[in-house]
Formats: sequence, structure tokens, C-alpha cells
Amino acid sequence: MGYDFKNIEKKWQAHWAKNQTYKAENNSEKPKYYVLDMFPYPSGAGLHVGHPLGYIASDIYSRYKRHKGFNVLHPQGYDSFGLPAEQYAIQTGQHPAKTTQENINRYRQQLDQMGFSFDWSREVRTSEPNFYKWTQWIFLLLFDHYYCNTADQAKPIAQLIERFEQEGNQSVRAVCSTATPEFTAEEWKSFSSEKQQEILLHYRMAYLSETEVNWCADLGTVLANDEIINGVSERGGFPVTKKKMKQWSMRIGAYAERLLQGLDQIDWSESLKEIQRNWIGKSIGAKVFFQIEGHPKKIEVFTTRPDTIFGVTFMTLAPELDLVQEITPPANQEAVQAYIEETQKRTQRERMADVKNPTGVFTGAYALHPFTQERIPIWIGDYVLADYGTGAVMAVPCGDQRDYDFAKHFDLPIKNIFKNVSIEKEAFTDKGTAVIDHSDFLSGLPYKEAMKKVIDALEKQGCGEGTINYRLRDAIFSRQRYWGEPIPVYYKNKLPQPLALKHLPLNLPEVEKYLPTPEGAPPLGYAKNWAWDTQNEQVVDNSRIDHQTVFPLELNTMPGWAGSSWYFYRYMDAQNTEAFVGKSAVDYWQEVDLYLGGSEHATGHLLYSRFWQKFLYDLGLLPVEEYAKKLINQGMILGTSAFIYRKPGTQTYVSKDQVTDVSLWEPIRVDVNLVNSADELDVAAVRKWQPQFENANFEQTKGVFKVGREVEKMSKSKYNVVNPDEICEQYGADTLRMYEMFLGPIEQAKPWNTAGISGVHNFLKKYWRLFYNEEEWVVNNQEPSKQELKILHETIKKITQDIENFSFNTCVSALMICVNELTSLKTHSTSILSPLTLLLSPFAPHLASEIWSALGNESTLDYVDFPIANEAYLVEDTKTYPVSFNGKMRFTLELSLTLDNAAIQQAVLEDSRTAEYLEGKTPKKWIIVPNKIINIVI
RNA sequence: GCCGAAGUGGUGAAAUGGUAGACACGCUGGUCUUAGGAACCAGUACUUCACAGUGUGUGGGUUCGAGUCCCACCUUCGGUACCA
Repeated sequence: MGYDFKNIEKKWQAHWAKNQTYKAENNSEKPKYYVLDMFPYPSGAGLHVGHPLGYIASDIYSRYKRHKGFNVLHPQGYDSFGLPAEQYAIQTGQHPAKTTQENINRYRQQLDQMGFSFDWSREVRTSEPNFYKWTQWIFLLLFDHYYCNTADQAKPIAQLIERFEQEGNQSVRAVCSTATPEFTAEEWKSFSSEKQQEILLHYRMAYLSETEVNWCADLGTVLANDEIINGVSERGGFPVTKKKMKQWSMRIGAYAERLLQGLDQIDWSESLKEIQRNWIGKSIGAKVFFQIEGHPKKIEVFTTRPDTIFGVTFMTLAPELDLVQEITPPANQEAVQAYIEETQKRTQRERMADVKNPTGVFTGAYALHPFTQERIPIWIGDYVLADYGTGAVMAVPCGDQRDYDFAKHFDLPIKNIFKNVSIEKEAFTDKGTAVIDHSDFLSGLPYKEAMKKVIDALEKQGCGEGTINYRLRDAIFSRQRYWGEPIPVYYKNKLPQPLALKHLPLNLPEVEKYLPTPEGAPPLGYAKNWAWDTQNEQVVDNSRIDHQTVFPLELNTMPGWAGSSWYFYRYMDAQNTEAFVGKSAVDYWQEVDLYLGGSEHATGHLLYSRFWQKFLYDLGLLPVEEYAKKLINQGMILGTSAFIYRKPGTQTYVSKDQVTDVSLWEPIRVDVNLVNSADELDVAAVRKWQPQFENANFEQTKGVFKVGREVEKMSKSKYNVVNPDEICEQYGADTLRMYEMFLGPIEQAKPWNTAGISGVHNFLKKYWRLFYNEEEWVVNNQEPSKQELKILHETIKKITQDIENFSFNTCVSALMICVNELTSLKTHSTSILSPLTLLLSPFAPHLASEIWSALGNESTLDYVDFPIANEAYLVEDTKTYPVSFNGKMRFTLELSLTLDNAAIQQAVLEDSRTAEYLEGKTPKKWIIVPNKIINIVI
């Protein structure tokens, strides 16, 4: 009997579970270390080999840190609210809670078999009332706060009310969703309570407003910007249109600058930080106000190029702007209305596809140039976005390509205000070399100086100011779905009223259908018990709604990112019923030391969670402003799909080598598990796999049928999923863990290929044989040789360094080299093999534990100190130097390390081979790098 | 278009500016076996019988010495896109 991984792994998994080996303490003499994985959404498909990659890496690091004497928190949970369970419920009528529970059971089983050192006593599930109670509570806090620009932090709304009562809103610098008219203290007091509430709603961090939203009719819900890819929904790829709806939003825009600045404080990959920087999209420019001819209102535009203000030849407004209706003279109303309606019908994708053909219409109104008082025609066009800047642009066709295209298309004038630049073919957009011309007081100035001067002038005249704009939009928080956190508000006179903490959790009600109601309300519209009784402070039957004491509850639910924006704090104190996290727990753990997850969350979860963190930090509820000190993005493991090729219109399939022109054949995916590593298809198995192949004709070449290959995302629908259960069954979890690390650098995306796994499996068998020869235990107490000690300590040094650098693939190689060398030296000395076992422990914990116990240790190895490399064993007496002439390596020479440079020179000159390369010349220069190389320049 | 990352054998990949291809897969040959999807040994970048030469996307540069540093370009991948 050799390495019996099945029994070993079963044994140790049971041992760890029984002894709660990896339970972390909330106070300890040891230093703390918090390793977090992005928790999974428990999907019905189960885990494939790509999912555990990050968990394996974090588990290796966690285990290493335990060996290094840290109190390690390494929790796991489930992001269990979400669309797939709901879609499944719509199809089958099964309650999402039921399928979610089943999926979680399956996930847990799969996770357990891989030997992760999770502290399951802290498990969280976002769909559990005792968890979402606190998600709802955070929502209430957001509702109850506004963003004060003076203090640059969130403050209680009560303080804002106080200020309104004392001084009105003229001097209040706060972030506000729409331009609220100014009012005095007296006016504020004279407002009705409803009016006051309405105004306050414009200031709250969580606010309700009529907004243009991304509506996805097929999914029946709105989508956030990060849920749309290339103009279609991320989930399902359905078309997205713009629609006005009353929606909850989160004022993440208030934190734009702090979210940007915070990136400098954290150790995240530069590429990920750059993605967030781009998403936040800070741009520096100016606001300019243009008067409208014969109209009291002004048009406010944002521009990054106020220096080109003398090049303005028209203005363009977003068609959605209310102002458009106001300024359009009756003669143009019809055309303008028609255009507005047309743009609303177009999907985002259609708009994007038409970049080359700008659309728009003249409103008939004119604005006045702030410096020249020239009349500027006002157009509307859908190349101007309603929700960026002010939804209005001053069009400078000579300096902006879009304005240029628009002007060319509608035959509008183009005025060149750049010195010595031709704008015959395209706009001139280079700021670096621009010199302004034909621009009154700006003429002759380069970009930078013109910027300064024009902003001064604008501010002096009161028709503009320097300003900063961000691309980051406030995040829509309402979802017209069932399977999410209920938003804890009820409506009185159509105004939202928050519940209180003591009323939470507001449990998700039962519904008869998971679809929108016939009236178009979200699924919660089907709930029978979904009204709030303000007197008894409880949820009651809808039939009792009287709008006096019983009110309707909110029908929208929260988006997927709500629960995931704070879950990592819940792990610190998962059972707490008094607070989202206890004070002492958060004081102890502080923040996440290492966060592992995919970079696909860069503009979603990883931004929203930073936003909530900063908000809760402002309230003094959390101790740090950034929750994840270090973040590593594991690369995705891709699938290698297999294709067979069908003659169009027939049941004939040919082997890949007969396909010359792929376009003449229909590629059809087949299950990769029916193909061997030489790309040969098991034809008999395919016939059984799907009925369509049962009687098909497979044209083989020389008795084999080859498939075509393509690397793409691993997914059930592409039949390219490799299941970790089967790998564990065949090779064991330790082999799977090490092989996934061995595949390549952790941050890199790579296709899965099972073929190489035998190398890692052989390594573990080889390691086993250091201890057992057949049945016999061969470890002894012999004094290790100098050579053996050197091998061991070199390996310790390398492994320690590489783990610290998260270079786990080279760790595996180093262990392989070490075991190979010890095998050839026939080392069985316990003083070598015992530390080696500890080195193996983070990577192959089951096997290492088994050996550790076989070595006679009473306690398990999990908390035993990691070996430390002793430099004394690494010091060498001699060094084999490569000897180079003019940089070209010629031969090697073994020399004592005690020699000085002069002695080395002499030794080289004395070597018989040297003369051959010197060719009678004397060396011009010697370059001797100790321990590295000897180079002689002739 | 803009921003970012990366290009090394048949494959996955190693290389603090110092012998490129460690380690592993695959392949070839061998040992031992009734057998092997077992174990072990040897070989495996390219050209060449060999000697030797050429090789890290392309072209230049710095250096005694460059996969590594600098400049330009090409390709691939990721992000983003009427963002004014």
C-alpha cells in the first residue's frame, strides 16, 4: 500500500471539523491576521475547478500565517441573494430559499473535500434575516445622513435640519441631487412637513428620486452602470433602454474624491486601482453659464476646455433635459418632441452603434456668448448624456471631434481658434501643443495659461467657475426583484418613512409569484402581508392599509451588492445580536489584511464596499477608512472547449484534421470530459451523451476522431467544465491544491489542462516514499549530512520568500526539487524530513498532517512554528564561476570563496584554457562579481 | 479612440543586469515486469554527423555583459468609451 490519499484526507477533514482546529479567537496574545476570500454566490451548477483557485491560495497563506504564530481569521460564507435563484423560482415555482439552501449544502460539501482551513463557526449568508437585518440597518443610516462638503464627511440629517431652521440653505455646502432652490430659515419653517421631507430627500445619502435608469425589460429590472457590458445586460445579454423611474439611489458620488485618494493608501494591484480611477473619472475644467435669449434661465455647461470658449459655434443639450421643453419656441415643438420620443425608444446599443452618424435637432432657441454676446444656436442631440456633467455642452467643433462631426453633419459653422493648425479634416484635440488664436484676450496663449486666464475672467464676470467633475454616478439601489433584502421603509403620502432598528429585520414576505404584478409592480406587490402598522409597529395584512395608521411598504428590494458591501465585518462577530459587529471584535481585528478575489468586481463590489466603509467610518462605527490593506486578484481559470465539425445540413461530422476552411463547417461543442489529452474523441461515449449524435456519422482519420480546441470561460453551457470532485476522487485534494498552484502565477488567467496533474501527484507519492518503503517506515534518527542540511535550508529560505510574495507556483517547484534531491541522497533522517513536512503543510495539509502524526508528534502540526532557514548551512566554501571573455561565457572554474580579486585573477590566468581565449593579448579590464561571474575584457 | 498588462521550447512555465529554458507535462530510447495509466535511468530550444553557431515579438540604444533597463513599433489580452 502506498500513498492512500482517500483515507488520509477523509481522516484529517473529520479531525479538523471535530476539533474545530481553525476556529479563531477574538482576543489573543498572538498578532492578528485576517485573510478574506470573496464569498461565492451558491449557484446551482456547483463549483468547477476555477472557483477554488483563490481559496487555495488564501488557504495556503492562512496556514502559513498560523505556522508563523498569528491568530488567523479565515472565514467563509455565501452571497446568497441574487438573480439565478429567482430565475429558477420563476421557472419552477420553487422558493429561492429552498434552492439556495440546497446549493449551499452542495458548495459546503465541495469546499470541505478540499481541506480548507475555514472557521465555519463564523459563516454568514446575506439572505439570512439575522444578517440582512444589519444590511437594512446600514440602509437606514444612509437614509439618515447627508454629505457635508465643509467637513468632507457624512453627518446626521438632523444637523442639516437644524441649520435650515437657523440659516436656510444658502450657506450650506452639502451634496444634493438636484439644484434645490435657495430658501431662508423663515421660508424653511413655513414649508409644509411634506415639502420639508421632499427637500431633505435631495440631501440624504440614500435618496429616492425620479431618475433616468437603465431598464432591462427582459430581466424586468433596472441595472447599475457596472451591470451593463457593451450596451447589453451583463446577465443574459439583453437589450437595455433608458427609462424614467422613481428609484432609490446611493450618493457614492459624494465620496468620489475620497475613493480616488484612498487608492494611494492601499496595496492593491496597480491595474485594479487604475480601473477604479478611470471609473471615477475625475476631470478638471470649468462650469460656464450661458444666458438664453429671451428666457430667464441660464444653461450651465461643464467643459474641460474653457480655453476654447471663443470657438463655440453652437450648443447641444441632452434631449432628456427638462429645460429643452421650456426654451423651445412653439414653431419647433413638434420636431423637438418627435426627436425626444425617438431617442427614448433607442436602446443603448443602437445609440452606441451609430457613433458615426450623429442625430439631433435645432430647438429654435439661442444662447448668448458670455464674452462676445454672439447668438449661439441651441441644438439637442443624443451624443450628449443627461447624466454626465450638466447634460449640456458648449460645442467647439474645432477642438472636439464629436462636436466637429455634429457640425459637419448638420452643416454648422466651424471656427478655427488654433494658431497654425489645419482643421480641414478633423478637430484639433492636442492640448500639449495648442496655441489659442482669434480669441480676444486669450489669443497667443498656450493651453495652460489660457485655462487660467479664462477661468479668472469667467469668475470675475460671474458667468462661470473652475470646477471638477467626476464620471462616477450615484448608484441605483432599487431592484424590481423578489430575492433581495427588503428596503425598510413605508410610504406615507408617497413619501418614504424609515423603520427603526428595533423593527428590523423586516423579513422578506411570501409571494405567490416571482414575476412583476399585472400592474407592473415588483414581485413584492404580490405579498399579502406587506403593510406597516405604525401603532402596533408590525407588518400586517395589506387589506388594512388606510393611509392613517397602516401604510404600504416598499416593493423594491436591494441590489446584489448591498450585503457584499459589508459582510467582511460580520465575520468578526457573526453571532452578535446587538450590533452589526461588536466594538471589541472590530477593535481587535480592525480590517482585512489580505483580500483575494477576481478583478471582475473592480467597478462593482470593490468600489461599493469602499464607499460603505468610508460612510461607516465617518459615523465612527469602523476604525479604518479602507477595509482591505492588500488585495490580490486571482486570474480566472478558463475552460478548453472541444469542437466537432458538422457538414451543414447533414448528420456527418469530421475529424479536425479534415477541416481546412472552418467557415465551411458548423462547429459544435462537445463535452470535454469525452475527449482525451491527445484531443481524441470517444465517439461511442458521444453517441450515448446526446440523442442527436446517436446515429450520426463520424468520419475518422486513421481510426481516430480529433476535436478542435478553443479557450473560453468555463461554463456549463459550453460543456467545458472540469469538476473538482472528480479530480479529488482520482488524485486527492492535496494534488488538486498543489496542481492549481503549479499551473502558473496566481494573478494570471490560464486555461485548465488536466494533463499535467500527474507530475504533482507523482511528487506527493515520491514524498510519501521518503517515509515509507512499501509498508515499512524508514525514517531514522541519523545525523543529517552537510549536503542534506543545505538542501533543506535552501528550500526553507525559498519557500518562505515565495509564500510571502504569493509566488506559489515556484514554491511547488522548490518542494519538488527538494524531494528529488533528498530521494537521490536516500535521506530518511527525521531532522530533515520533519521540517520538510512543515514546509509542505500549507500546500498539502492532509498528507503533511498524516506524516506529522506518523513522526510521533502528539499534537497536530497546524500551529507548529514554521522552520527558519539557518544561513550557516547555506554558506559555501567554493563557488563555480562562469568565466567570460568579452561577455561570452567560455568555461567554469571552481574557486575558493576566500580568495580576493587579485587571487582570482591569478587563478584564471593560471588556468590552461585561459590562454586559448586571450589569444596572446593582455586583459584590459576584469569584472569580478563575487558569487556570480568573472568577465574579462580584452 | 483612450487607459492598463503581457509577448521565452511541442505545452504550463523558471530566471536579485551575470551559464536562458529551473520544475513539470508531453515525446524518444532504455531497465524491471505476464501486464501497466506502476517505478526507475538517459535524452529532448533551433541549425549541424560533428566542430561550432543562432536563439526570449520586431528594430534600435545603454552596458564588459540585457529575457530583465531606455526609445520606437507590432501582436495579444483586460478595462473603458459619444464622459464634453
